Amino acid sequence: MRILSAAGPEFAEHGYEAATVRDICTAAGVNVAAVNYYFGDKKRLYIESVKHAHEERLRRVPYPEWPPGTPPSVKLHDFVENTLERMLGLTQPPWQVRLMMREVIQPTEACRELVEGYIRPHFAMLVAILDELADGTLSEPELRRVGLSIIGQCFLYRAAGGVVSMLVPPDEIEALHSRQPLADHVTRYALAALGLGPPLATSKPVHSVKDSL
Amino acid sequence: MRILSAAGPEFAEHGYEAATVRDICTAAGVNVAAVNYYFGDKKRLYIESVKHAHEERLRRVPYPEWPPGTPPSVKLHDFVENTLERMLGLTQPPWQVRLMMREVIQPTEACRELVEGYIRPHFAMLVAILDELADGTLSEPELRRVGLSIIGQCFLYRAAGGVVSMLVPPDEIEALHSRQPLADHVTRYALAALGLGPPLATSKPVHSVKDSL
DNA sequence: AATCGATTGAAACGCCTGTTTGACACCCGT
DNA sequence: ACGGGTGTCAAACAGGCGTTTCAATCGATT
Repeated sequence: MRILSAAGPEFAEHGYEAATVRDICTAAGVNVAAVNYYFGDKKRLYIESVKHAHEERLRRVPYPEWPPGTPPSVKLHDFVENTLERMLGLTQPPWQVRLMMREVIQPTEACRELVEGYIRPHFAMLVAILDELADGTLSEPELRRVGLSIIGQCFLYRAAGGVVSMLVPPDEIEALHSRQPLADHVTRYALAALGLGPPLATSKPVHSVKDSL
Repeated sequence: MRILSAAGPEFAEHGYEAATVRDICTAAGVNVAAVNYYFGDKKRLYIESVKHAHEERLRRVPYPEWPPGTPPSVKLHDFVENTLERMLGLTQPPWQVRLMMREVIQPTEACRELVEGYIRPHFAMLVAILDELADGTLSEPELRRVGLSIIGQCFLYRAAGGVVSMLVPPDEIEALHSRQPLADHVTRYALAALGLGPPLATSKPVHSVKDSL
């Protein structure tokens, strides 16, 4: 369906309310009546666009798979790299991610389906890796908190990449927008926090902060 | 100016393009012509609204201050708590933050002023605390990366709070949306990663991940 | 070849948008 | 007392919006 392919980028760029069906139809090379003929109204077209984007994104960047026996630390690094790949986009910031980001930041009706079909499995995979890493020493809520900490770091660069670029010196920008260095940092940070890697700083430890938090 | 107070929430809720000057003027109890009389056009009103929001937010939640000699780990915890307070809003999710979030996620002309006047000083404070914590053992780029990791975690809960709520069991939601437990977790995570606090997991360490990253 | 449902097309429908207009009330200094 | 800014107002402007209409066109089936 040509309309869906044209609607995605348009909604991603301008948002639901500001995107116009006329622009979408012009981009798709069809008449304005087509969207109402095939989708009923604009809202239904939008929901289908979100689903379409998420399906296409999943097809394009599949989840990583590992042979049995792969160390969980390697899995974590691969997972983070895969997540950043999916979010940052190896080549260009793809409109599918932009569209889904809009849903995440300002949830609409399409959001629940997005969470269940796309985000929850992704997050479950991360929690499983962390559980393997911690070797059962962390509770489920703790695993989730650590998982959210990792996702949050990936999320920042995707959602607020423009501001990040303004905050750091120009020669650092590229490293903060490329997959590899970011994945290295996030993984190293997580492993160090879990006590499974060398700490980032090598000062003398202060093992009590505000009555041990 | 009553128009500015009414324009803020309206822009925050619907975004620049979807917010209407008629709704703003109705909310402000003034005539539609007032906006053009005082601000020229809609775009100028928007820019002034963003500046107004940022100024008011800074006045409402000032930066934390510490007496000399305060341990940097305490400073970090206070800073994170202050940031979450400012982002999550102690009472209600304030429209000022929503408006600024929109700017961060989809930068417009108002964004640069926002970064220089509001975000950069905030971030510089964090980097200073981290430098004190690491006792000079981390380079500037490393400090910035760690700082962004911390901000990213706070950012996730503010920008994607709705999705987070869908991801975790209902009885965990409250803890992930309240200032204290979040600040505790983010601080503990950071201190552990820096080697300045107890690691979150207590498994045997694996001090090499993919040729030491 | 004729027929009929599916699809497309240009035009029009109200409605809403940002902006402008011109008349009306107000207050204040000479 | 009285012009002259100053602020407010309803009304109207042209243009864009989502949606509808209905005739024209296509393509497969009989």
